[in-house]
Order: sequence, then structure tokens, then C-alpha cells
Amino acid sequence: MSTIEEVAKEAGVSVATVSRVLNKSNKVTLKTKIKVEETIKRLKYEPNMLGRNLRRSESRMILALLPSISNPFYTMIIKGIEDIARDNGYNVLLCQTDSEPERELVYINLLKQRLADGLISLDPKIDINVLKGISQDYPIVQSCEYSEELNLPYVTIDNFQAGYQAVKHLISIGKKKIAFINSDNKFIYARLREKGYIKALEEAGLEINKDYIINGENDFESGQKNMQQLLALKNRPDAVFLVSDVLAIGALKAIRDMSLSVPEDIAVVGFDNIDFSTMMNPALTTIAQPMYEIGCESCRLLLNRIHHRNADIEKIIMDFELIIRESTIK
Amino acid sequence: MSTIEEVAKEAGVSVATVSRVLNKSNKVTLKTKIKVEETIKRLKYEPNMLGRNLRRSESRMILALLPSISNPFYTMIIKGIEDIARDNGYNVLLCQTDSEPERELVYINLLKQRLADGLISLDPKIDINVLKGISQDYPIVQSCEYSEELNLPYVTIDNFQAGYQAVKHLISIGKKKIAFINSDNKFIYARLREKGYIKALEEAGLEINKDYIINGENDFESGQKNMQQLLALKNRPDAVFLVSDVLAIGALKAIRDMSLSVPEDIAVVGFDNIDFSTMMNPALTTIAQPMYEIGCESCRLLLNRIHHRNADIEKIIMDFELIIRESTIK
DNA sequence: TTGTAGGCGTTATCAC
DNA sequence: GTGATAACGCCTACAA
Repeated sequence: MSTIEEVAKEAGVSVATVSRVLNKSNKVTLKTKIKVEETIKRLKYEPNMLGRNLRRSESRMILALLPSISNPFYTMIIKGIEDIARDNGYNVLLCQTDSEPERELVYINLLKQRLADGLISLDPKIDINVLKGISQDYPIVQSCEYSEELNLPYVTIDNFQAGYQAVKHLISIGKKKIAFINSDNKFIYARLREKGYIKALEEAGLEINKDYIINGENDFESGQKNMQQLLALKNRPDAVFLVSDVLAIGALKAIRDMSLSVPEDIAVVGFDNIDFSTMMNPALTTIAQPMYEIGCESCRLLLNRIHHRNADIEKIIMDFELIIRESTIK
Repeated sequence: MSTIEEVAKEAGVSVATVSRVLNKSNKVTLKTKIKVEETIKRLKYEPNMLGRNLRRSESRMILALLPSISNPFYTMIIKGIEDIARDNGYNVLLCQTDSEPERELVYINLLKQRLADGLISLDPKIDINVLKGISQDYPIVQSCEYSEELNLPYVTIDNFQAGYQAVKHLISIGKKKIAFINSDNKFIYARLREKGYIKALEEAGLEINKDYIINGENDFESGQKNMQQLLALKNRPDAVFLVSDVLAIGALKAIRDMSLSVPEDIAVVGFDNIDFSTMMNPALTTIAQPMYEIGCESCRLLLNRIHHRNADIEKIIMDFELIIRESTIK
């Protein structure tokens, strides 16, 4: 509970000197330094960051906007962000927006109130206009989902290639009637993965069947429902690529409910490689994004912008990996 | 970017008056109030919270210490904490400790540095001595797991009764050889649930079989492994109560791998009612804790302590509920 | 009702 | 190398 002033008095020096010791300035005699450090320890002094932050006019806090922390998709990204942040003396405030605009605003206000130094947006549903409104004044980075129109830094993977590789894999194991359960095409990742899906089919000379492409929500129930819809088709598909593992887990349930077998009757490829994807029965073939690294890079980009407000806008494309498991290979 | 001083000058009043308007003091004429508010809007003024926080010597930030946000167990608790916090003008910093003591310390230092006003501990593995060391100086609440020895406020359910009810349910459907897969008995919830398990068996005149009680880690792999161990017994159990749904999901996999059926061969009861428990096949019978409310109450208790530093220590016991699904009833 | 001024705890700019 | 001192932006006695 003691202040820098008490330490100064107790050590017989000025507050300036204590501050210099605190901030590892080298313009301090070893002798005084030791004396001050001893006093700090004795008084159990801890610098009051409220004072420091006001003086430096920074909060050393960064915001990570995401729909919900319960989505396992974000787990490792968050870890990456937090690790890099902590290494640089920053803390991360996770903002669950539930994709509700009012919630978003609450957190964005933290930037205006100087309670946060920058923001990483992981929420695909974020209101672009809101971001546009503040992107001039505050450091912002987009992670995974992004909008080119904003001209902000972002980190992502090549979603077109990812969709393409996933479907090529299904073709390579002999599947010919490949369906695609997507989320909403308003998302750029959804559009790109769909393009990859179509390119792979075309390249293999396979027909594009409109009934095989379903857009919907990105959750367990949708996966189940949309898979049921596919299974009800007269010309049932023999494989399905889903734009997330959560969707795929729903689909697996629908397939099992029909007593069909995976991968023989229907092969399944998901996306994201969440923890639960290995716990499924069968384990899920999926596309793994380098989640942790995406988080790290996003945070690095943000810190860069915080410290160099008018550096070039960086855009980073990370590698992905197809992970083959039981849902496509016996 | 403007300051209170600029607003004052522009509105032709003193900073004190602007401050009064900002803080809804009623000692301001409606006329000046309107004038000031107009100016605030025109200048797009936002109060700088760094200044306010220093002055008020509060951070309006609370800490929630938990092992990992990826554990679905914490999802709704966190939501409860955040909702109450936000309603009261506080933000929540989620601290993933990974149960690493160094991480804990980083966050606990935020208290000492005045960057947080209080702490809710959700981490069963937290070092009791560390908590003890700071519990005199800072507002702390324990949530779910707790230590009586600390004499701190806590929120929990009656874990003894919960274990008792779970096992009584298994007995009621005719099971006689009921196993118990627990986590580590160093946790109070683990000890209490075990007591409930034993009480239910004794009451029904069933034998306590040492081989049927397994202590271990609380994760998917342990559930799988420990279930395999039970299934390898000569005298195989016909039911199992597990101390978490994550364990139960692991157990389901082990049971399926042996081509046994649930609930006919083995009935399964989990704990926590996580989202995935309904997605399983069969859906999981489980004990639901009022997670959201636990979060809310924990936060309320903490805010109480922040505002009344020497009020009585409150201890809150919440209700739980047995949710019967396919893993025990066909 | 409104204004003046001191202070929250720190850092940084000057002198010395 | 060290010390005084003026900020940082805000709130709140106290005076008027």
C-alpha cells in the first residue's frame, strides 16, 4: 500500500530516483540502486499502475472481440494472443459479444475511454461500419475473418486452397457425390471455401449439384439438420465437407441416427481441428489452422500498430494442414 | 481526444461543473446541464478513465481465475460473472492459469498494482497459501471449489447431496454394481461427492467395492482409461457415476469401443450438464449446477466485498438438478 | 448553483 | 547521477 514517495523518503532519495530504479534507467549508481531496491522490498512497495498509466497515457490492455469463448475454435487463438501480450507487458480483455451490437459498443467504448490500447476482432459477425468508424482513431487488427474494404491489418489462412484441398481429398478416396455444408455466404471465409469446393469438383469433372450445397448457421444443430436434409435426398451424397467441426459433429449424429456408416456410406471432412474432433467416433478428418500462431501473429500485428501508429498495413496468410482421420479413411 | 478542460472552456463553465454533469450530480441547473451535454456531444468528448480511476483509486476491473476457458464447465459461470459485473460498471479479466503457479502470480500482482479491484477464484488447483497471503488485503470470493480454512466468501452446491442423488438414481433403475470415477480427493467437491456415493450405496444395502472407486485426472483421456480399467474387471460394474461430463464422454468412448450398450450393459451418470452432454449418443444423464446463477452470485458477493470491506463473510449454497437422459433410461 | 484549487501516483524535463 | 517540479485527466472539498 505504500507509494513511491514513501519509498523515496525511507531510502533518503527523491521520487525521481526511485522511479529511475523502477524503470531500470541506467543513470543510477549501483549503490543507490541497491539502497532503493532494499527499501522497496522492505516496504513491500508495488508501483500503482493507475498512476503510471495515466502518466504514460496507456492502459497496457488489449481487447479481443469474439462471439463466445465457449466456441472451441477460439481456444488456441486466445492462448496465442495472451502469450504474446503478456510477453510484452499487456493484458488481454476477452469480449464476448454474442454478436450483439450493443455488447460490441460497450467494449469499443473502452478504447475511447483509454481503458484499452487496441483491439483484435475475431468476430465474423462484427458490424463493419462500427469498425470503420473507429479504425482511423485506434489500432485494430482483424483475425481469421476480415473485410478487405476496411484496409486494416489481418491474419488468416488461404481459405480457397483449404476448401480445395479438403474436397480433393474426398475425391482421392473415390467419392463422387460430394456435398458441402457451409455457414453464411456473407462471411468471406465461407465464400472462399465454397469457391475451393467448386474448383475441386470442376477439375475432377464432377457435376455441381445445387442440392448438395447448403448454407446455414454454424452450430451443432444446423449440422445435424442440414445433414438430415442431405440424407433425405433421392440421390444421396457419398461424402460431405463441412465448414466447421462443430457442424461436422452434428452431421455425424444425423448419420448415425440413420444407421449409416462413416466413411463407407458417407465420408466426412470438417474444419478447425477442435479438441472434440479426435474424441468423436469415428475421429474426424479436418483442416487444421495454426490457431496458436494465428493468435500470436494477430497480437504482434496489433502491438506493432500500437507502437508505430502509421506503419504499413500488414496482411498475413498462414499455412493450414489437412489432417486425415477415421471419418474418411478406414 | 478532448479533455474535460476543453469541454469546460468551450461550454463556458468550470471543469467542476462538467464533472458534475458527467457524474449526474443533481446540483446543476438544467440549463447548464443541457449546455454542457451539448458541448460534450459536439466535441465527441469521452471521459478518460485513466484519470478517473487514479483519482478514485479503483480500476473497475475484476479478475476471474480459472484453469482454462476451453473447459465448457466454466462457460455459463463466466457469463454470469460478466453480466453482473457489467451491470455494475465493472469489466472482467479472465485469467487462464493452466494451474501454473507463475501464471497465478502474474494475475494476483494485478491486484497489488491496483489494476484489479477483486478476484473470483474458480480454480480448484489454486495454491491455498497464495490465496491466504492476499486474502487479508484484497476482496476475494471462491466459486464452486473452496477451502473452509480460508474463511472467505464462497458459492457452491451441496456436493454431498448431488453425489447421493446421482447414485440413488442409478439404484432406482435397478443397478447394483455401481462404480465411481472421481477426480483427485484433494478437492473438496471430490471428497463430498464420494461421501454421497457411499451413503447411497450403504442406504441401499449395497456393498462398497474398492475396485469400483477410481481417482484420477479430470479429463477426457482419464475417463476413457479409467473406464477401460473398470470394464476389464472380472466382476464388471453395471453402472458408473463420473464426477464430470468430460470424464463421462471419455467413458462412453471406452464403452462403445467394447461394443457394450448404454444404458443396458452400463448406465452412465455424469456431472455438469455441459453443452456436449446432449450431443452425445446416447445423451448423457447428468447433474446440472445452476452455472449462470453461480457466476452471478459469485460476482455479487465480490462486489459486496469491494464496497463493504468488512461485512460478514457470506457462504451461498445453490440448488442442483438431476437431468435424466438416454444414458440411464432407455 | 458554480468555481477554485489540491491531490490521486507516476513519469519526464529540467536544472544542478 | 540526482533532485525539484510540472504535468497526465479527473474528482471533490471548500469557498464564493
